[in-house]
Amino acid sequence: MSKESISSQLVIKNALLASKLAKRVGNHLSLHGISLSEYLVMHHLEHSPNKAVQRIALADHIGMSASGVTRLIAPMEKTGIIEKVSNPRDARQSLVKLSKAGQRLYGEAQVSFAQICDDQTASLSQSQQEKLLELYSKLL
Amino acid sequence: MSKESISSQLVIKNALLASKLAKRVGNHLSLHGISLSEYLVMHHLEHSPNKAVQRIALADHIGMSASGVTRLIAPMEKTGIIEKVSNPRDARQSLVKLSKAGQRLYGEAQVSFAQICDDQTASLSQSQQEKLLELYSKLL
DNA sequence: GCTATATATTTGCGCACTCAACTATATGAC
DNA sequence: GTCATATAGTTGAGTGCGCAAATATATAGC
Repeated sequence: MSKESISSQLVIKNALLASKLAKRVGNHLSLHGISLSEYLVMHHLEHSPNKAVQRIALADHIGMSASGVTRLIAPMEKTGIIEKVSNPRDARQSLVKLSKAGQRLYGEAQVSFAQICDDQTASLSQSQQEKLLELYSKLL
Repeated sequence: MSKESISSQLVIKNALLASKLAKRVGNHLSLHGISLSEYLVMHHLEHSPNKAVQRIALADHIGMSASGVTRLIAPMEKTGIIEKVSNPRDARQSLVKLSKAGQRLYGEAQVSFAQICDDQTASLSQSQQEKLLELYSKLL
């Protein structure tokens, strides 16, 4: 068994942890009728300063391709979670924002999300969680 | 902007980081003709005690479904990276191991993998990386 | 041995995503 | 203004994966 660099172990464990968390969290979010990706979109929209975001910026922020965002958002728009806003300064852009219904849905989902996240990180103390968050910030 | 629990932030940042890392590492591995999933398989096979692993155990270990493993391994078997070994004690099982060629390929890929991982974690000091690895172990 | 149940793996189907090509609009050089 | 180039977004085709059903084998109760 050859020796392995710490950074390699980090990247591997990160991948394994992420797939585990994504599955568990995704299962819980499905009770609200949304996927993890959809939650990430809503999260970003709700926490962005002016609440309306360009699709490309959104894609970049949640780590998806532009086309992925198009296909992800289309049904959310149909069900009224999300609204399109056009930018008068640039007709190429179509900004995206949460509707009232979307904000309500996000508010509800956020509670379950926090619960399941607490569950999944229960093996870390408060200070360990803070430390981990700090390390993530350096890596992103 | 409503307050958000630490654990929620952790899970979100973990997802974002993982997708970023997966893309970058995947790009580099593609120079060796393999995907990140394939690398994870080879990694696990090479580091497992007796080098031959059950498909279900493999699936579990790399965070995939059994069917995902079936489809992932089929082409690796065709190209001779992986060999099938049957278990005489249980005809349901078909164990999986790295061939000589697979070991060689893994050895080469491991070098690039370590390099790109070093790149991606360069913003952390040695001790921070160790700390992070420790926190990951608690979470997995 | 026979039946019921459990486990390992594969297969059919569908979803979520990416990449590359395309359309539409904007910007800059002249 | 017109042309060349850049950017925003959508669409077509393909990939990687999961879930549930099907298949093959094993195990236990009788």
